[in-house]
Amino acid sequence: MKDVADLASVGTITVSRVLRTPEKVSEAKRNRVQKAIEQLGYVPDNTAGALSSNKSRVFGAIVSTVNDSVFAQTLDGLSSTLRAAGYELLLTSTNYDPTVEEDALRALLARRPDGIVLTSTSHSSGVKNLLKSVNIPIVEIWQLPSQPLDIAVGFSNFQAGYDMAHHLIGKGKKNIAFIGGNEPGNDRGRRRRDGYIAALADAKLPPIIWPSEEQGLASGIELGAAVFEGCLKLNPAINAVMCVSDQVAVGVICEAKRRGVEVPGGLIVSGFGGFELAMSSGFD
Amino acid sequence: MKDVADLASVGTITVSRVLRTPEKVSEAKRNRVQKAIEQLGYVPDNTAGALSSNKSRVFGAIVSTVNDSVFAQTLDGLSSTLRAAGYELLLTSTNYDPTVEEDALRALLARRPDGIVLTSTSHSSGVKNLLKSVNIPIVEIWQLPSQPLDIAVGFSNFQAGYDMAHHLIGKGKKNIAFIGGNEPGNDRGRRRRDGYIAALADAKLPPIIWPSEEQGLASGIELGAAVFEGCLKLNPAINAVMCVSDQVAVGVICEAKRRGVEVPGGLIVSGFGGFELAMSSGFD
DNA sequence: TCCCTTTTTGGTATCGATACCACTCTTGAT
DNA sequence: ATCAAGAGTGGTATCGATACCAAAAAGGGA
Repeated sequence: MKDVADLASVGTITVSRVLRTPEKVSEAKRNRVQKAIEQLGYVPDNTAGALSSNKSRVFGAIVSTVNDSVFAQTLDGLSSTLRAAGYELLLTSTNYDPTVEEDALRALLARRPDGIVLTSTSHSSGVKNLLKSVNIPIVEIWQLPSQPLDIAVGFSNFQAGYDMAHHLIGKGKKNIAFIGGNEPGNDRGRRRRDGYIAALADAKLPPIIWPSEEQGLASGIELGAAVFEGCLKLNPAINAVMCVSDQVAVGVICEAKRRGVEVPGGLIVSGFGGFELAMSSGFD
Repeated sequence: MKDVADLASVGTITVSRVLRTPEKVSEAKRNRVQKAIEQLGYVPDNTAGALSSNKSRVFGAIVSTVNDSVFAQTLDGLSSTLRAAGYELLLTSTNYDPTVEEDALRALLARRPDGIVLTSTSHSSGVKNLLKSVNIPIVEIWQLPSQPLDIAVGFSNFQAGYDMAHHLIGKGKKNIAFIGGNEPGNDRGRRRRDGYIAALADAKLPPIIWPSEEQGLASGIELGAAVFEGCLKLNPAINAVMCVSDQVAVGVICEAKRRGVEVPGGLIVSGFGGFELAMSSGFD
């Protein structure tokens, strides 16, 4: 920065102003400085700026997984929007392991972010204390927490599950099964299932839930196929299936087709997530 | 840090050493310092550390999109591995817009990362110059570039396309179509298609490629269905389809099933990406 | 016991930017 | 012509850690 200032015959502070608040510098000096910057290939050092200004221009994000269509789309959007505003995104993935969250948060806070985005809403007390002790915006997204820490953007998974079940009941379906929602660390799926249970209770219908302890299955799709089979054992007259996610729904649809069941003629299948596959024709 | 040092009756430098190189501090002082850290809830400031040590302990990543299963898995893994080693991941998504890359890189370099991960391999000259001027590891992943900038981890997409086509030819298939690979900014798909073309040329077979200018289609799945239809017009005897991605492959399989074509009995379909859906039973 | 090597510890300068304050130079009103 | 208000500019201290060097303490052999 000193080199640039010398070359442009200005003070270092003026160079700083050209980069941060160009409108406060006279046009003549601004042009001189900008030419010097290009000529020297100067790239400012934001770590130093962060230290002196106490503003890092960095946002931290802790997500359970990047490998989930809804989160991925959110991250793509976050990254673009933040960069346009001069911010960067510091990403941490917990891989659905809640014990990692506190460590990850501590590491994140050491970077002094100007804000934090979280996708999980059940936090350990250590995490809550850390978040309370820092004085920056905390944004919880996707799952609307009952007691937001600060800012919350999202929707109620419980309500989503309730509304979907209610909708199916309104369509005259009486044997509605729910598949998934037991994944450890993923409370959003559980909430959707709770909504489903509540809606069926309100309509005085029995829920159909096969104890899905098939934790060995790698993918949601396989889980869908396996658990759907279990549900049929509980009640062969099932005519609607709500799935915790679109992946699981695909598994159910495949299994149904294999058994010669028409979808959605003989069986209505719903998923969750707006996954590309689910929105495509062929899986109505 | 000064507070911690005072409380533990040591110098600030000793506190720093407890955090970075604990083995170089006597056990007594180490314990005193650690107790003081907990008592005060001290969270170190890595931005300051980065400034003085010239090591940011941050890695930058520029990806074309997060919303792609292979990239997402890579990011999940990167994030976990880096955090375990005391590093953080600074993520930038270009959304497949190559013009964004230089700006994104400049912003990234302003954070003085200790290394950079790139998923694209065709870079503008501005990008190349920037990368050359910094003295940190550059890692190009997924697509093996012909002229690596520094470190490259991945495989040849051309070879992958070639090998897959070669494999199908060996199985006696003579009418092999290729779908996709025209997406702007995604040169990996194009390379796979080039490999396919080369393999067919070596076997003296004509390639079947429908001009896939259906850019209006939102998703790969829809593209697969639409373009597959076009390919059938070119050659109704198609008995194998190579798809640029698993998403596209799903579209083709759906369209084939709708037309009553058995998969893989009457038609072999291949995808790319190891996408969960593709690996699940039901789409062999 | 003394001297030498090795380990442990602390003081001070420094990294590169911005905050804060003080100063100069316009500009326009009186 | 004089003064006040405001824009533009620069000097210096500072942010919070680590590098570097020097000094103190701890062992180890003669």
